[in-house]
Amino acid sequence: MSSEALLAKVFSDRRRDPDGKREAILRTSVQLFLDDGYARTALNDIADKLKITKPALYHYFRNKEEILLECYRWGCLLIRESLDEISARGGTGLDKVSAFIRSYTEVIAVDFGRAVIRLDDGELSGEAQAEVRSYKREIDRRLRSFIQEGIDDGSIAPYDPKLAAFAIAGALNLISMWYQPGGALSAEQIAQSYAAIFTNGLSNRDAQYAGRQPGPKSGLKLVRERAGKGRR
Amino acid sequence: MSSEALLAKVFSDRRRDPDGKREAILRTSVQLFLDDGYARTALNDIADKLKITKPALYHYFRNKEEILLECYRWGCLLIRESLDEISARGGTGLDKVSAFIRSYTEVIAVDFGRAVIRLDDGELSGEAQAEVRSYKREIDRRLRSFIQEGIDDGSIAPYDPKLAAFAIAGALNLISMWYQPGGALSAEQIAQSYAAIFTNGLSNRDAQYAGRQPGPKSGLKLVRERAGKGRR
Amino acid sequence: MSSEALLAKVFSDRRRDPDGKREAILRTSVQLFLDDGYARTALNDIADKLKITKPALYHYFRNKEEILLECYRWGCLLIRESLDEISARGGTGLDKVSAFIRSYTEVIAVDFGRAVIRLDDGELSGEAQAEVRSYKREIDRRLRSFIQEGIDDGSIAPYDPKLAAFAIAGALNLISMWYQPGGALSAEQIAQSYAAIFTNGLSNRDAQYAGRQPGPKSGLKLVRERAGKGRR
Amino acid sequence: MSSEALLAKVFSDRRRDPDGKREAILRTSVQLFLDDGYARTALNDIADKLKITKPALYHYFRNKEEILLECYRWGCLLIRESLDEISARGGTGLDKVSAFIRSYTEVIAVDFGRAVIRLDDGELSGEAQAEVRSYKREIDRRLRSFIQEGIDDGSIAPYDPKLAAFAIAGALNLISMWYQPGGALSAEQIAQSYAAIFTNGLSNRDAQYAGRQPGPKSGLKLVRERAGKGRR
DNA sequence: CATGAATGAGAGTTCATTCAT
DNA sequence: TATGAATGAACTCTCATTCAT
Repeated sequence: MSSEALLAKVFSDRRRDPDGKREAILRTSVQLFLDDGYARTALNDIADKLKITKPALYHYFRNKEEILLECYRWGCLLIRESLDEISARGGTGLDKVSAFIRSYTEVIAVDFGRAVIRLDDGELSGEAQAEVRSYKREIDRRLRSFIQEGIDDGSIAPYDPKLAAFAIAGALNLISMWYQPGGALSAEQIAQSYAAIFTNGLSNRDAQYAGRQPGPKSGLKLVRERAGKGRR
Repeated sequence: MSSEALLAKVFSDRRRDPDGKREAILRTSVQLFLDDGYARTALNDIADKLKITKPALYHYFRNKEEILLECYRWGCLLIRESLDEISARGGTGLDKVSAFIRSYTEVIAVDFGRAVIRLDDGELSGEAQAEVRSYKREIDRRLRSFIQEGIDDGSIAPYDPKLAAFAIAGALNLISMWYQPGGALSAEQIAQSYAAIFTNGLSNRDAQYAGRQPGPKSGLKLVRERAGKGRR
Repeated sequence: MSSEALLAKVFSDRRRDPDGKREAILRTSVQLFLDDGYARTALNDIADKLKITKPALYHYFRNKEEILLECYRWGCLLIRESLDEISARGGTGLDKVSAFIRSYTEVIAVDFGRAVIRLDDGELSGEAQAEVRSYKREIDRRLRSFIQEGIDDGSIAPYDPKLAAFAIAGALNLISMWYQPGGALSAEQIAQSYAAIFTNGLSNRDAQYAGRQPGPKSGLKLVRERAGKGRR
Repeated sequence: MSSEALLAKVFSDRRRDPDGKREAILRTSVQLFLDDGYARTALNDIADKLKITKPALYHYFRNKEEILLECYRWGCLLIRESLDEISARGGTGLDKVSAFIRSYTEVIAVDFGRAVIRLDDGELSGEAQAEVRSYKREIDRRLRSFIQEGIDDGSIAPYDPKLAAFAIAGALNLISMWYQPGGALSAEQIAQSYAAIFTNGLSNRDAQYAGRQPGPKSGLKLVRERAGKGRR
């Protein structure tokens, strides 16, 4: 089955799951997986939280691994949708990278998105692991392609796209470790700051040339203006 | 002789070098923990690799958790030593952040260093977890203090130090996921690129103002020159 | 059908009678605990005897300690019921002590009763031990109160109630070591003799005063008559 | 080897143990066995307390069981010596029973004596268990013979000697459970009270006939006077 | 459908005992 | 003699999975 077909399955399953029980299991599972880790979450924990019995889970999923796999699929679908949207929207490579950062923070605000990043796909074995890793590779590949576009259109300095992509992805991943929906910083605020850091760098160049100290929150907008200018 | 065989060899002599044996256990354990995860690594796996029996491990460690904890301690010590050195060396805040990036990539090149980042401290319970988390917090705190120094001395733009530190740490952490000693990219190369990305940002500003396209590898040096100038 | 087979039989039906199964586990366990000691009884021994598997035990009890604790609870309940009955029945303190001796021998004839006395509550840890010891203290306290009543109403000579209670309890406890249901002596016979020994003492006083030699079995009745007289 | 020869071995071993190390091991072991139980006492506990290593124990004893066995032998020897003395001293059967009670409380004041009573000989297997049980049977036999003597000479009422012996032994055994050398009650005090209880019984006969209320502590003396009288 | 019950496989841990120096 | 090291066997307990109602 192709990668797209597999992800589409999430929706077809939803159609076959009018009660939403399957979905409820996934939502509960992903919460527990994120809180306690996949290995330390017993099926009983999931069943208890849902007030059903353990074997009932086996009516909706073949085994524990499938639950995890479906969580991954769901999360990867979210990310892919973001990427599609960014690709469709256009702009310079740097614009797309900025958009990527923003939408990634939004994805991370959803349990399934956070799961893709935080959960250890080493728990999956064989085929399932390969599937998830292919999703992840695809995400990485598309981020790199944004960077490459930026290098090509002159909006991004000619770094090694692989390393640049890792830097961005890594920075975003760490968010998933401490981000709590409803915490001190909103996803939007985080996205703003990250976009500024990655576009402008830490170095206080503005101060050197102009004595200005732009607040970090204005960083993203600034870059966009400049980038826009640069292309005219 | 393979690395495994070398580690196992120390156990062939019954009496000699108990510290070496303890270390061999740790080295073997951390490898397995990194490869398979802590939970999926059975004590028997460790023992088998060392060609000893499972209970023999209990001569050197009280339980499995202590093995993990010692791995963390070792790795955290490495990191702390790096931080001490950076603090001692002086320079602007931006210099220190650059130095942090470089030494972190070196730390990550060591199994114990990588373990600090990749292993899930949720496996530890109670006291041990608290200990490890306090180490991690200290590392974070010191990175933030470098950033704050840079903001104060004008070498770093006034970002939120917390978010900037997360961005850097996260980017570096992701390295630990795919970095393989002896792989295509050396720790030094990675450090160079990361330092450039974080100091200059992705935005191709040089092109805008001067038409120059500095290679990413010269980025760090460039920044230092500039930063040096800025302070005169 | 043997007793063992009877206990195992309840597990042959998969669904029915969960309480019966729990009870069967307790009955089998207490037998083994009494025969081999708690520590030397493996859960596998219990499971084997019931023709189930070891983990099945964990459907009914949280752990091995809980099995032991429930045995204690059952036995202590038996004893407490006896004590309640004796208290309700009334009579002199000496009457109550005699009744205590009699009912204790009956309690000891039941496995759970014997367990309270013979099993080492040092195997229990913390809370469970405290619980059992509080039961035992209560039993001791009530026996002492019977003795004190007897001293107050003149039916019992003014011994130290603590020591007298220990003497009686100890004598009865030893029975639990060698008593086998269906052995040479019935619980009733033992009770009669013990009651006589403790009420009249070993000293052959009757011979001194009257030359009579009452058989030990009439001892208890004799005392009651006398005690009755004494109170008129 | 005969029972006597085995017990004599204790002394011959002492001769071969000029440092007293063997004896020190036994003294430490018996303490731990009494405190924690045989099964819960690890050889390491014994070794640690003696500040020697575990294998060193194997220079003095073949295995853990032998340590326990030697503790039993030592304690049984103490009891046997008491019994020999009582037999030699003469007197009525009741005198001997009284003396037995007294010397038993003294034996119990010694760790090895307490061990005979409290430790579970079920821990011993096969031959060793048989040996210890033969000692115990001998003690029981000799106590019964005192009672039988008393019945024959008219000093003791004609109870079943077996049951009477159990009553006495059981009462004394319970002492070993709570007796602490240096506690509130001295061995002598306990012996006095027990002798009174068993000779006179609980029943307040004196009050019935004479209105006197002899204190329990005078009981023993009283009996002896009477018994003395009875024989003239 | 849903479930209470049961299981097989495997985990970490303990410990008496022995090996090898 | 004495010991640090090592082991084998056994234990309790967990858990994903399946049976049978």
